[in-house]
This record gives sequence, C-alpha cells and structure tokens, in this order.
Amino acid sequence: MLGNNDIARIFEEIVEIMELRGDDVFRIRAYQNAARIISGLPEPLSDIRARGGLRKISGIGEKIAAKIEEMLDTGHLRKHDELMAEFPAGVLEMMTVPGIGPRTAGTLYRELGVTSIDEMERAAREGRIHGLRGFGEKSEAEILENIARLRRRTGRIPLARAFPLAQQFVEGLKATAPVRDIEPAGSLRRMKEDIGDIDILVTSDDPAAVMAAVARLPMVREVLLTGPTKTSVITDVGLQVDVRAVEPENFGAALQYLTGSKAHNVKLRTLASRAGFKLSEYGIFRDTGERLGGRTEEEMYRPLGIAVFPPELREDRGEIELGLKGIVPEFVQVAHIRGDLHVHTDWSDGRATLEEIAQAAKARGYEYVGIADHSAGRGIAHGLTTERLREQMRQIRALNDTLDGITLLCAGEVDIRRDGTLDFPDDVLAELDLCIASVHSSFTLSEEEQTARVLKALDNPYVDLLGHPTGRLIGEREPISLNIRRIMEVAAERGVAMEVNSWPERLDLNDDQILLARELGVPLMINTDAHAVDHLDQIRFGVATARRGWAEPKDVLNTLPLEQFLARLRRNR
DNA sequence: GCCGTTTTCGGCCCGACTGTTTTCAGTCG
Repeated sequence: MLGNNDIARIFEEIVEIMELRGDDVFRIRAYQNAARIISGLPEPLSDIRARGGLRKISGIGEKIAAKIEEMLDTGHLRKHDELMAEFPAGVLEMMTVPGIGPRTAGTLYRELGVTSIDEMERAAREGRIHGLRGFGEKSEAEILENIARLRRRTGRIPLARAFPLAQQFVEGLKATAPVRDIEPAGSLRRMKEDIGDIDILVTSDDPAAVMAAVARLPMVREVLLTGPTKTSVITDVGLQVDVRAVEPENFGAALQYLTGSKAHNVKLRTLASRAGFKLSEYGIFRDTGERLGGRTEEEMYRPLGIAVFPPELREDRGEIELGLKGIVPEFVQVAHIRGDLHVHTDWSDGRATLEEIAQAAKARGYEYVGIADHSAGRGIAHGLTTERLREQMRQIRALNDTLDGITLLCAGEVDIRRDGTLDFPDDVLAELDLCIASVHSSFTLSEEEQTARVLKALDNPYVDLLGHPTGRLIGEREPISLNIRRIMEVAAERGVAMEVNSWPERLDLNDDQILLARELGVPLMINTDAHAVDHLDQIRFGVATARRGWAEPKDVLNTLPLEQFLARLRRNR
C-alpha cells in the first residue's frame, strides 16, 4: 500500500513532467498544491478515504481524489506511468541543478539529447550548449558552475543545527557592521523542522559595508554573489545564507514577504487583490498606487483587516481565515513551561547528576523537573534495574527535602517491549510520580503490529505519557508505522498525554500530528529528553513545534503548577 | 485542476535578477 509520501512524490513527478511538456501552469499548480497538502497530512490517505474524507480536504477535487483512490487500490497511477514514459528519468534530475528549470532541461534534451546531469556537464565542457537559441557563453559557464555547486551543497539540516548558525551571523554582523534592524526570516523564522537555507534581513545607513562584512565572517566558505543589497554565501557546513539590505520603511514588508510561507503569501495576496490592494516586499498599496504602509509587519496586515499571526503559524492552515475574524489565540511559549519531565542523568546515559539537574531547572525558572532515566531493557543505555530505580527514588526524595523552589519528580522512561509489555513490573511503576513509556526497539513492525504494541502499553494504568511517539529521527530514521489517529483516540479517552519531544532530530510529535492531537483532545507535554544540562535549553524547539501545531497553554500539561499538573496525570485522575 | 457570501465560468501572487534579448523568457524565492 502506498503511503502519503509515495503519493505526494508521484504528484510531484507529474508536476515536473507537465512543466517539461509546457502544460497549463494552473493545472500544474493544482497538482503541486495537492502534493504539498498530502505531505502535510498527519494521517494515511487510506484511513481518510475509509471515512469518506478525501474530497473534504480543500485543494483535493474530484479528479485528484480519483487518482489518489487509483493509487491506493492499484499501487500506481496510469497517468503517471504514461507521463514518465515521455522523458528519461535523468531529465528530471537535471532540474535539481540551480538555474536549470523545465524550459532549459527540455531544450537541452530535445536539441542535444542530453539526459542526465553528467551529460549536461559534458555538453557544457565541449561547448555544445552556447549557440543554442537563448544560450550564450555565460549561460554555459553558469551551468558548469551550478553543477559544481550542487555537488558541494548539503541538503536540508535540522532546525536546531541551523538556528545557532543564524545566531552567529546576526551576532557577527552586529559586531562588525553598521546594522540597525537585523532579523532572520524564511523557514527558520517559522521554526520549520528542517531548513534549506537561511535568509537574514537588515537595515543600515551603509548597506555596502554590511554586504562587505558578510563575506568576511569566519564561517563563510564561499561567496556566491555580492551586490549592493544582497549577498549570498555558503557556510562551512554547506548551508547557503542570503543577507539582504532593505530600506527601513520597507522592513516590515520585506520581513513579511521573506518569512512566508509561500502558501500563506499566495493566500494573502489573492485576498488582498480581491479587496483592491496589492502586496509586495515594498509595502501594501491600493489599486491607485497609494502606499499604505510597510515599515512593520503589522502595517501589512492591518489594511486587510487581518490580525497578525506569529511566524510559526503562517502555513495556510486556517490562520488567515481566523485572522480575518480578528482572532489570534494565545499560543504556548517557553515562558509558560513550568517543568521539563523528560531528563536523563548519570544514573543511565545522561551526563549530569541529580543535583546539577535540579539547579539547572531552577535556574530556568521551572517549578519541577522529571528525572526519567532508562529502564534496564535497553542495555546500551545503561538502564536502571528495579533495585537501582528504587535507590534513585530514595535519593530523589531525600534531595527534595534539601531543595528550595524546585521539586524533582521520579519519572522514569520505561521501554515498551516488542510485545507491548513494559520493562518494569506494575508495583514499581506505581511508585513513580510519573511514567513515560517509549519505543526504543523493533522499529520495523507492520502498522498493525506496531499499533497493537503501543495500544497494549496504553492499557497499563500507570502509563502517563507516550514518549517520542513515532520514534523518527529527522534525516536518519523513518517514523514507526502507527495508526496515529487510533492511538490518539485511545490516549484522549484514557487521559494519557503524548509528548512533544524537543530533541533536535526528533521533534516528535511533529506539527501536523500536534494539530490532530488537539482536534482529538489529547493532552500534550513538551519535554527536552535532555542528556546534559545544556540540553534543557532545547525546549525552545519543542515549544516552536507545538506552536506550529497551534498548541495553546491549556493543551500542554506542563504549563500547569505542580499540584494541578500532578492531578492531571492519568494515574491520578 | 480547483474553487466560489461579489463568480458553476473565469479567474488563479508578485517582483527581482540574469542573460539573451531588440522587448522578453526563464528561474527563483
């Protein structure tokens, strides 16, 4: 059975071939839109179809729904097969080279019979490209340069790796150039889970000096282009960073435009144009050309009667519609978090002592912190036996008597075994303040087996929280196969919370799943899974992910004061 | 191909940059 990503990928390939064919751009956009929507769905299309929900998805019409059904039934799509037969696979790959779009790839294929990046490189080296209609010597040289660039480039990197890099640029420019405003924009500002490049926006009395300073920053490996208002560089980790200087009166307009998302901006501009306005990175204008604003983001939205949503939520998931009603809910913030419940210490595979964690948590303004070391079943993690866990609990309770302003909770991250049983007997689980149950093994079970396994763990009355529910590691390991809606329905019914794990490679649940969890009434907890004191600060990435999933403080248990928090745990309900 | 409290037909975001152009096409974000 094809999964959502397979189906989204097939639609994307259809898009690429239709572009090569020069098909109607709006029809192409419909497929592109469908691919984007499908890759963001938290549930398998097969489940959505089973309850008759396919056509209810905005952007999926009669034709595309029928194609989805065909793929679910037969495992492929005739239209896709036919289109793919029209071009060799390598022609699609050619379009991954920067600057090579469908027109160029199509021309090179038709005129020169070029069918891969390697062949394209050879054609350029042999000088066979310049002279073609629309191609000169510069185009030919540019193609070679861009192929080399593609081969040097890294792909997308996790948010938590890109974030400090952006900070370094901001700090570096503040220290070495006359910047006034400086703000990262793009997907980093939206706190998307992975980042393809970094956009930084500045204003300055001397933009040229800023551009020159960018090229001199120590983490810059290569300067791609530098002009009076824009400089593009590749950093030592292979990530592209663009720095743009704009006029102060356009800062808000440029920030809004560069932050996106694309889908958010398209929706916004469509709406604006119907109401007689025009939006661009230079401001908001009436049809008459009169400029209404652009110094701040707020000035861009106000004339449209749309409330400003935080960047994390600008994904065209209903924020514009709600903003039109003037409603912006209060979304969860780091300052709302009163305790981190998933922290490892040197009792298992962490580095810090109990005391160090207590002090670090207190320093971050927390009321409580959950010590959640691994159970013994996970040999590699130096897990706790029943005896050591009981000894740790004794020490934690003793330590609490000496602590002021912070309470350590005996948590415990217990393995969910392959058969769904837990790694500690129930009488031990009962002694904990809080039990996190997590999958750390047998990642490749079928959806049916994996779902049954996790549901069995949720049967245990002492399980309060499902830790990193899907087990995915961004860029390294796929999520386990789960009927996530089924798991969430059961969790909601029993009052089991689901984790938003802040670990940079996890961010698990992800934003789309958090949206579903809220819809189904599943309580959330945002935790770091810290293995050292510094990791406690990664909470910001979990909080950002929760915000992307529209989580409000009331959805997140660890925004509650200690007594109320404990009362909401499944075991105490 | 999708969508609709201004439309079931006629729209569908906007601008910069680049190289090839003699007024524009292609790509990108």
